[in-house]
Amino acid sequence: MVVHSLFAELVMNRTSYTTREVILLKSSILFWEKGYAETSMKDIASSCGFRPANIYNYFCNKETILFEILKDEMEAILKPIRKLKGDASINPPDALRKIIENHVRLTLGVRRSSMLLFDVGLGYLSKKNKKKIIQLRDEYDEICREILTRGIQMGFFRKIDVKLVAFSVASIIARSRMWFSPNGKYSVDEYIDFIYDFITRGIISMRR
Amino acid sequence: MVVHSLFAELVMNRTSYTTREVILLKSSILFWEKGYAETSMKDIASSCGFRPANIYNYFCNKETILFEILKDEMEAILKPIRKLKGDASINPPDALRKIIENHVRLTLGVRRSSMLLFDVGLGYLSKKNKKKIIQLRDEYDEICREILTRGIQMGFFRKIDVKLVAFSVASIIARSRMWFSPNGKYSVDEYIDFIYDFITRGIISMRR
DNA sequence: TGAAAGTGAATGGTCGTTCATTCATTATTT
DNA sequence: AAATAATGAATGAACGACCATTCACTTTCA
Repeated sequence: MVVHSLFAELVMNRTSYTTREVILLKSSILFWEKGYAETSMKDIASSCGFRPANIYNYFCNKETILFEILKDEMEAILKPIRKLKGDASINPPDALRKIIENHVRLTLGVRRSSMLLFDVGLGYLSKKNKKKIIQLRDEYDEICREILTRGIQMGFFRKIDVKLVAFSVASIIARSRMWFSPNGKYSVDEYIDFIYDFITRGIISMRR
Repeated sequence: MVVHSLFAELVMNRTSYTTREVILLKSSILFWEKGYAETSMKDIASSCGFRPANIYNYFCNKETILFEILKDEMEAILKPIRKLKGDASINPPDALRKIIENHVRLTLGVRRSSMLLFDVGLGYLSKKNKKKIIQLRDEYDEICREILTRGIQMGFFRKIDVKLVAFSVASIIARSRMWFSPNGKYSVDEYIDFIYDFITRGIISMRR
């Protein structure tokens, strides 16, 4: 079962939510669909079934809601791959595949239309909050780089700039939110296969 | 000489601009730096050296400015590669490299910070204008697909979904706007080399 | 003189946020 | 058990700020 990253551990086996959780859940949907600036407190409130003023009983301002969403989402992406770092018992290619699989599943698992909240949303955060999110993103990059570097040392991967590779992979996945359709030609699993294949083998033919 | 895509043919050998052109130029910079919604008519006007009301002597509204910018930018990306389509005299790998080179140069040529105007901006356009921009984007995709398909037929590339490849390549390039620094480790030329290499050969080593 | 360029003031709207207040529920005290 | 106090949830009204846009006007300049 695939669930929206933000509340992965929360959604399971739950039938009721606190108001705070409802606000986060609804805001997350709206932010992803319409964008942060284009979502008003009125939008959030009415999608929760009450008036804007009530939101301030649970969050001190709009930015805090965005921050909580981005933080939770980033944590959800990070959590399952933290253990991969420095684990010599796992093959770098397998580890890379796990990272891709996890990221794609969380990105496309529950469909939200086309907004790049994660790229754009950082701009609306305070310096302090922005720093915290970027720290998490850096940790993600670090894990990717470690896997890639080890893969090069072990001869699985050729010598290539691991930082650029990590950026490129993340870009492909992040932006697939914009066009991927669960009813389209490919399933999420097939898309994971494509990405891993594309990244590892490239597009060139060996038959010449 | 590398110039900002939007006014590629305009900036060359010009010392004076019409007010209309100044507005487009300044707006483009602001939109890329701060985002469309976050840029006010006051911002645009004061960066042009006059008052907001005067803008309406040249453009009927804010959206039209955005539309003109996106259209010009897309045209600039498209123009140099239109001739590649259906040209049997050029090798598909060379054609692909030309597409990448052109796109990267226009994307990173004149540095604008971190906003993904092109992805996000579509949401602010009217249906009619949105359709026009998407038509241009589709033409770009079509050219990429044609090159890739021909490359497969000729045995240069292995059998792979050309649509997904085109999306992936565009994603890598578009998102490099967010992190690429002209003062950083790599020059634009080196970055073009990396992308072409990464896309064609992948990361896997042949030595195992 | 007349068109083009530019302006200040005003309009109607939306936004995030604050605040005093209501109401039902829960906890505490008598 | 009854009376009282405290609390959390929710509200309507209002605030100040900013927004895109309009319009009647002055200025500029050919």
